[in-house]
Amino acid sequence: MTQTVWAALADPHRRDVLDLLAAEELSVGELVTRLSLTQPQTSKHLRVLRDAGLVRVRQRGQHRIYAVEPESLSELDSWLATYRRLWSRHLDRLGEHLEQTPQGDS
Amino acid sequence: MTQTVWAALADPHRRDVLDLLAAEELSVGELVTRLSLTQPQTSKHLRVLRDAGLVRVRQRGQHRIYAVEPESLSELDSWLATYRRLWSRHLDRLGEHLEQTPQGDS
DNA sequence: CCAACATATGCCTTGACAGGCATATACGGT
DNA sequence: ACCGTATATGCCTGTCAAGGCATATGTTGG
Repeated sequence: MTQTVWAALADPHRRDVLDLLAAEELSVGELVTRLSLTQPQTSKHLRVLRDAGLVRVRQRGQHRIYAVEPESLSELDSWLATYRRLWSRHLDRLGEHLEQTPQGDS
Repeated sequence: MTQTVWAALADPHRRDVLDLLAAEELSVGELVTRLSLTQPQTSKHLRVLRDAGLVRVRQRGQHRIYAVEPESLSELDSWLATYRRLWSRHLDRLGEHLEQTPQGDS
């Protein structure tokens, strides 16, 4: 399950796809153009991303419009939380914690 | 490179290693015990994590103590920032006051 | 130096995955 | 229904990484 998300993100091309979709919804053809990937390549990457729940698709005319499914990344975010505490603690010691912390500091 | 970090994190065993090290520094032998991996397996995973800058090692007697290097994950965190904005915006549309409620039971 | 322990590495096999190419399927217009 | 466009999938191949096993390297103490 979660493994699917990690595996999907392991591929640079798929992260490129996500990054484009984060800005705007795009059809497969538009993705192909912007990424200079082949069309089958793109479709396959989209398949993986879809199976991982990272993108969703809808039909518009004869195009399939892909959009990012950002909540699927929240689990990655919560996994990171542990480490974020660690490195921000480290930054604290350097007195460089510029951003305000939502929760009170440790 | 960033790719190294993503590739390193793609493996479940390596994430397990990191999760253990996030709690406390451990020697290789202790990792082997807790993860029920073989020793060479563990050493190889540690090698990958080290090359990715995710852990650091120091010698203590005849043991090698591994510790997590949390700042290496900050780039992953900043990558996530884009998507975090997206999904929190989505949550906003569902009613942002829900997260202020202690128990948002269904 | 030798012994015993702890850890790293080399070799090999196997399985997973990406890319290329051909082709199948779906949709819209006529 | 036919055609062109858009997208998906199947097959094949090369590559790469993980696991198993044996062994090398490094460390401590005698």
